[in-house]
Amino acid sequence: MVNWLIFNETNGFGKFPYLSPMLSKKTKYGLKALAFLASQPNREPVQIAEVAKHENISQKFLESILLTLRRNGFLGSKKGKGGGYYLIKSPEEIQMTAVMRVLEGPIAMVPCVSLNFYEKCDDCPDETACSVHKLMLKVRDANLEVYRNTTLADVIS
Amino acid sequence: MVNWLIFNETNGFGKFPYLSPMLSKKTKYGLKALAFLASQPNREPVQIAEVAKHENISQKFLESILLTLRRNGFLGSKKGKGGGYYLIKSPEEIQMTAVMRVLEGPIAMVPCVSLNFYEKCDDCPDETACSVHKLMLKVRDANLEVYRNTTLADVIS
DNA sequence: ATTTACCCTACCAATTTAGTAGGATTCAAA
DNA sequence: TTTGAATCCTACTAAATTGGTAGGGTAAAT
Repeated sequence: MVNWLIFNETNGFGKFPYLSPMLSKKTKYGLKALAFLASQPNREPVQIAEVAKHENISQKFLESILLTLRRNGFLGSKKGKGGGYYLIKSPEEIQMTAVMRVLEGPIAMVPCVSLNFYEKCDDCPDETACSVHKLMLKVRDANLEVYRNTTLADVIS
Repeated sequence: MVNWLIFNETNGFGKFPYLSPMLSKKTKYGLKALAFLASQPNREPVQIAEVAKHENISQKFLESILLTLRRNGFLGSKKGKGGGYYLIKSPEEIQMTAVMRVLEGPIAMVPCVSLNFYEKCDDCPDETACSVHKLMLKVRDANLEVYRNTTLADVIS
């Protein structure tokens, strides 16, 4: 009942569900690709096309994602026939913090609680008195806890 | 050094920081407004203009946010001279889960782990084997834990 | 030399965000 | 009962982001 009300309310912002803090497809696909490469029996190069097909991802889009992952030290690549992408590190060594930061951006939901990309809010005179700051600090810590204690090895089946 | 690399990489998606999971201004402002109203000595109506000025928020934008909060049972309002908005419940009774769901949307970052707005991913044949699902389930639980155990009273100074 | 497959840039449609504009409605006080 | 104060409500919009696509260039294996 309450859900119905929330779902159907007209609030001047359009229909409700799934506004802001959604995981991007980029991150989703990137993580799936990493998991797929990690679950390969050997570390032979796997072609983009194969990953794309197996995970139902647009090949061209995946291409740019894998490129990002290679540039950031997660993957190696080999060109030409028999080429493809392969994991550089072992899945146990790949923390979700690193994956999320590279694909999705900072863990924090507001810059004023970001560890690596701190920025002061220009509208907020006193951070220590800010309710948003207080709440988002807790959220950041909770998320960091999860991402730090989860490796690629933990999310493959 | 690593940050510099991440920050300045050109990855086909533009400059890096602050992509997706940012808190919207809507939620930020809404929470600040709630906190301001909660910190009033009495429960007399406070005008939009006063809230907007005190919290450095565009008045017109705040107007639509307060309207949403009223429609969802957080605030009462009074029209005409001496009118304004006021908290309906005590700050201790207002859970952050409720605030976030109304202002920001579902807590979960993907529909397939959402409690109230579950949806199956069309690209994912088996949820239990999905790495994204596994990770996002943990994240959802961690966030829920924070939001459930934090009330409006906890975030006012 | 040719085929394979990654590398790289540029472009684009749809959606969302963070508002603004302008008035309608309601209420209290003069 | 008029006037002004304040919320209520609809519609519009510029800028940014997302999730791609198009079209080649480059390196490596056969």
